[in-house]
Amino acid sequence: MEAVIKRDAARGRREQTKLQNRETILAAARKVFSEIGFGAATVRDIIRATPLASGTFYNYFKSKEEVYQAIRDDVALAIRPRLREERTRADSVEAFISGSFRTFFEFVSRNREDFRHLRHAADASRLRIDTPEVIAGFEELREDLETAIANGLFPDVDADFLMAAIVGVAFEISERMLSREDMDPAASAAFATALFLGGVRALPKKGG
Amino acid sequence: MEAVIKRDAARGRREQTKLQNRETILAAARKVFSEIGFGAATVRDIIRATPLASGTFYNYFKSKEEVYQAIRDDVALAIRPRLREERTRADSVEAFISGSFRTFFEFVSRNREDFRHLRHAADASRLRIDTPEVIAGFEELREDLETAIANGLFPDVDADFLMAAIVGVAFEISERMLSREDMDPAASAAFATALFLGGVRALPKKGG
DNA sequence: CAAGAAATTGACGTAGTGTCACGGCCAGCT
DNA sequence: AGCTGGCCGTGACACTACGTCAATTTCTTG
Repeated sequence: MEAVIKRDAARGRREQTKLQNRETILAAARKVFSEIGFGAATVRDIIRATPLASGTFYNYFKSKEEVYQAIRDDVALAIRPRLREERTRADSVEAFISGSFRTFFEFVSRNREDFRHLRHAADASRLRIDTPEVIAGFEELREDLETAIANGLFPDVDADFLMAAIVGVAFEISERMLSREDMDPAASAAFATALFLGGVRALPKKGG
Repeated sequence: MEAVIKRDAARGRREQTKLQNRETILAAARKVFSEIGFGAATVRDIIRATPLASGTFYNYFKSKEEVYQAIRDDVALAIRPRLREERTRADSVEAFISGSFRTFFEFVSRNREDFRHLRHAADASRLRIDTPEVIAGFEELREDLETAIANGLFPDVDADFLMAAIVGVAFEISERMLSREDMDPAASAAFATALFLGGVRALPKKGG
């Protein structure tokens, strides 16, 4: 009994430390990125914001890019299932579009820190990095659009372009929303939804 | 006479070299960025692709970011006047939207190398950097939209959001267009135009 | 042509990178 | 509990990039 418990607890010890180290590094990286920007940050900056040694960092990540990717991917993996469910449940274009935008903009406004675009150190450039999991989310949207088209929910338009348009509007309007004092996800979603509901009808059909 | 010519030619010598060095650096940077990616590139890589010394680089640019910005800004400054003219000439929503997208997508397809998104060295992330001149182009579009609204050309919608939506669709569809074998700027423009022509009518009015 | 101005050069001090031999600590067995 | 093998954290190390600056070359001007 006690032996078993002990063994489990003991086995857990190593794993636990590993998880904790990973989280420590990620937390430090978030802090450093938000304080001095992704471009200016170095692996050493991240380590220094941590009680760990430099070598330890490389047991977990290959570079600061990989750390960033882990953070961004976590965010993507958190929202993708919700978006997917919203789209799967949709029984009309209106539900599909409106549900997607509402879910997305609400998520963005609740996680504004993670979506604030990283800036380079000195200049005024805007930086956007789409990690593989984010891109996979785009592909998921395209698949769902193709399914919706096959089911006759959507007219037979170019699913790839439509996906791109939705993604572009979602990200770019998020940016503007976040820069406003009175962030209003509902109004943002209403805008984007109206645009697409009106627009989809007018889109060129592939068949014709 | 000859003195004057000599003087002019001589005075020109410095300026000429300066311009040429700048171009040499920019050309080397384009090459390096496209070969190993912006993220992996170092200032030294750029210098090595050049007959110049490392110190010379810093007479022209502060960092690789600044080089990138110069390249990107050149592109932005090349297309902005064309877009602005297209919008100023427009006497209908249709002309405004359609002219903008056609001009943009044609420009993109003629300059595909400059628009191909830079990738980080190893991972599959997509990177987009909007430099100040690019952002200024966004603001220009917003101003033109506001003017068009004031003139009754457009309905009284949120110009900031509409600008964001147009920008998002333009960039994201460009990306898809460039990834297709049979790049078709006209079809891309037709898609985006239809979306907005249909959508703008449905957009929520600010007054109401 | 002389002398000053301007720009180039590359070595230098500083700092970040990724690696690896070492050693401590946990897991599993007796 | 005690022993032992191996996992993993550690930080010094060799290497490379950074940005600067005194020396030097090249252009300009009177």
